[in-house]
Amino acid sequence: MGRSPCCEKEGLKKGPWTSEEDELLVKYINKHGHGNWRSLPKNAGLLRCGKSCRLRWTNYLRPDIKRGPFTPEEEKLVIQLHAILGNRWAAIAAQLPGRTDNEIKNLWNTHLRKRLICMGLDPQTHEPASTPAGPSKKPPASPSTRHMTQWESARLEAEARLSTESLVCHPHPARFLDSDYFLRLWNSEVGESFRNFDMKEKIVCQSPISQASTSTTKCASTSGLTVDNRDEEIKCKNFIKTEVLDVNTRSDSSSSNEVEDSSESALQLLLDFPGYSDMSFLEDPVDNYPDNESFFKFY
DNA sequence: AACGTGATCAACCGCTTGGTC
DNA sequence: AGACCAAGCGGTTGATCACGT
Repeated sequence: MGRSPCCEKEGLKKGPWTSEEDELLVKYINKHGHGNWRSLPKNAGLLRCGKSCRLRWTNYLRPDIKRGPFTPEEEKLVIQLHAILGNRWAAIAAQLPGRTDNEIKNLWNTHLRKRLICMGLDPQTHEPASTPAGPSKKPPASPSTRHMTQWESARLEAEARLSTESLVCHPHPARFLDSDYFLRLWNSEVGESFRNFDMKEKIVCQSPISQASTSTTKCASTSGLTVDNRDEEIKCKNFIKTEVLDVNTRSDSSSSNEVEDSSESALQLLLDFPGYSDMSFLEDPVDNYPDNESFFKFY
């Protein structure tokens, strides 16, 4: 039995909102809060379904919404976060105050995705698009892939370190549960694969962009991130994506403030990762990209 | 000026998730 | 345990605008 549509009631209005409707909604929410969205339209005197009201409020009318074009810094952040989080627009929006998931999704689909495609990159994986050579031929680990692995490794390490620190400093039960999660992760098969990479060597790899072309080769050979290890790398990557990055959303809001801080610290650590700081290509129009060189420079 | 085309973005649709009973 | 419901989320659509011919 399928779910009945939320707007099945006849007589409910659809389509663009009028300024009068906006005013009614804002007035009502300012006075009473949104409460139950389903009952809101009736109480506010609107001929809309609750879902439509919620969307209008969260995407447009909310007072903390930042309107206007995205700055290059915001675009840079969106690209960085997309490389880590994929199409999780709400999670990305959470890192950009005043921006909505819808807005970010639109930015991605209309601008950033095309920009990556123009540069010969797969907008989903942020790796060079596959060549006509065929799927059987395993492409060499790209600088971007290697960089992704480094980030994620760094994140995993940071999470593990922060959780250990938090255990020592704040051993109360609610915190222990979340911290324990990372410790278990650290002690798991994935943590083992991660530890097999020589972190000291990895740090050597975190060299400035200008060295990218030479250091990545060194990275691949010294850190264990060779093509042969790509399965491990992918396993690790997927696990982190599905398990580690989901912890924020799983944590309940009442006990997760400090954990959230830790995750934010780890995220910041990733965003500060050398090699992902030069996003100057964002300021150039697409037509100015003669080849992939400028892009790889930034990776 | 009229038309066609592509870009943009607000809004919708339907699936998923999480809470409650 | 599972049914039900509200809310959240991501994909998609379609109206509108901008620009080129």
